[in-house]
Amino acid sequence: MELSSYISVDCVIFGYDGEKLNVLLVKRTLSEESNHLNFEPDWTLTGNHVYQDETIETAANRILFEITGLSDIFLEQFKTFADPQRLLKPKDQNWLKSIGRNPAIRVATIGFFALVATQKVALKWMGREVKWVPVKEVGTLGFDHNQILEEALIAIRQKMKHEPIGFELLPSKFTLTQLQNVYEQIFDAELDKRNFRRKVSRMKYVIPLNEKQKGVPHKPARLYMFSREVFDITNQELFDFIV
Amino acid sequence: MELSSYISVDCVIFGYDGEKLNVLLVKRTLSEESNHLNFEPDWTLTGNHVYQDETIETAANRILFEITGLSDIFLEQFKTFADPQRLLKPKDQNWLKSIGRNPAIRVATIGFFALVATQKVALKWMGREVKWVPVKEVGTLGFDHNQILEEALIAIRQKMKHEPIGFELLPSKFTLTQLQNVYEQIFDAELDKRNFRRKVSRMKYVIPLNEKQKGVPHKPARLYMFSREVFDITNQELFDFIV
DNA sequence: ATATCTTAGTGTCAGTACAACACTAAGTAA
DNA sequence: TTACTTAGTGTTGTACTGACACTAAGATAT
Repeated sequence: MELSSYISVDCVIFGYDGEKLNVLLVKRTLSEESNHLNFEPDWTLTGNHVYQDETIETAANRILFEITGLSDIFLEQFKTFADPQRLLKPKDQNWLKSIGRNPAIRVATIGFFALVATQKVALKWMGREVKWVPVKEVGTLGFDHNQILEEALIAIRQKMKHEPIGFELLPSKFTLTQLQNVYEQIFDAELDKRNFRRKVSRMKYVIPLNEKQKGVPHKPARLYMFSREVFDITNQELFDFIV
Repeated sequence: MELSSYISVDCVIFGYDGEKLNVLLVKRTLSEESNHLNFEPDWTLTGNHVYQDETIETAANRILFEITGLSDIFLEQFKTFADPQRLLKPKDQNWLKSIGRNPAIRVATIGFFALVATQKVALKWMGREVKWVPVKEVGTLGFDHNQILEEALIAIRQKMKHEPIGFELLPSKFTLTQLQNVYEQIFDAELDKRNFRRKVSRMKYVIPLNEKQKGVPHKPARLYMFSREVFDITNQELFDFIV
């Protein structure tokens, strides 16, 4: 009657390539011997089971480390997906069988989103091909991963309204145009340049450097950095609400 | 190596008694025959295991229905707690044994918060005593439930900034003073009466009725209602952010 | 060297929301 | 009739917002 099940984590890994917001996907194919099933390869988010003695955060960080080689990545749990139907589509069942899992066992997965400032990732992860895809161009994913991605986007937008996390997608020195573009991509909205800069200039933790962009074929922009210290000191919790 | 575990839900049920924000707790005692362990009774949140074929939302709603008799309660998942250590305190282990569970099995629990507009709840749930406790007066709870409660409060405050959920704690007709008090309790802040009322008056979905409070020994206040319909139509997504 | 191209960077004005603040009005109870 | 309690209201100064267009700086091409 009560539920014994597997627990997994799925990481929705976001990156920014200077132009668009991307999400990291891994290819899903059948192993050679199972391929009589005529399985059309597709893509999924990066997920894995949680080991017996590790926390879910550790499991998520493990995935991130394996793919990026980095271990201090911004990472946050956003929602858990545990519908008993979530892995029952025939294609998903076939794939689970092919990798030797019992496809009848329910799997609850905890969704995490991660923001990474690098584009450099492993070419393969667990033997599976890895690629960045612009969020707006993601097609049909395996399992319930389209739903998980949608929820991750909602969570990240929500988070972004209250926490200075846009910087997590940028190198430590960045231009205001880059920063603005990150916000535009994530909120899927155009922002006014002057108003944006005025707003940023009030936030003392975005600090101008005496340094300029190099190697651009036009007027080079000033570089800025984000100071977590200054943020922690000066930030007085934007307190507004609707009723 | 991989984790086979139980999945449970814990509901942080909030209520408002006209004065304070309360949370519903259930008493934890040992059954007669186990009581040689000298177990000091304490309190926990309302939680239960998820059945094999039900969704976690169904499991959470089941708890709410059993306790309140209501089935359309505001309910939302906020965080999952799956630390392998979370149930390993001796007291928790003893209790788990006493009710016949294998205390070595890891339990991941999905935290939900619920807002109920009634104070009327079952006196007992699953044979356990039930009571409302003001959130600020909650002592040490069983398991990791203090942590879960803390996170629930953070989540509800966050949610409240963007969604009109204060009404879920009030009867369908309410006064502005009651509404203001709900916000003050949850945000743990004092609000200016005139400024609050000006703000509410801009929100067209808080609708004044031609009806007044009855039975109060002072000037009776006008009653208002919340219209979800009007909210859905008029609400243009308060869009502000920090960088 | 000059012209062209591209992005960087800046200020004003009108409108809206905010915080801070104190008194009168309406009903009940004694 | 008086006392008590909570309801209900308006103004002013300040801060932020959205809308909006031009000059500056550097690289490249001729």
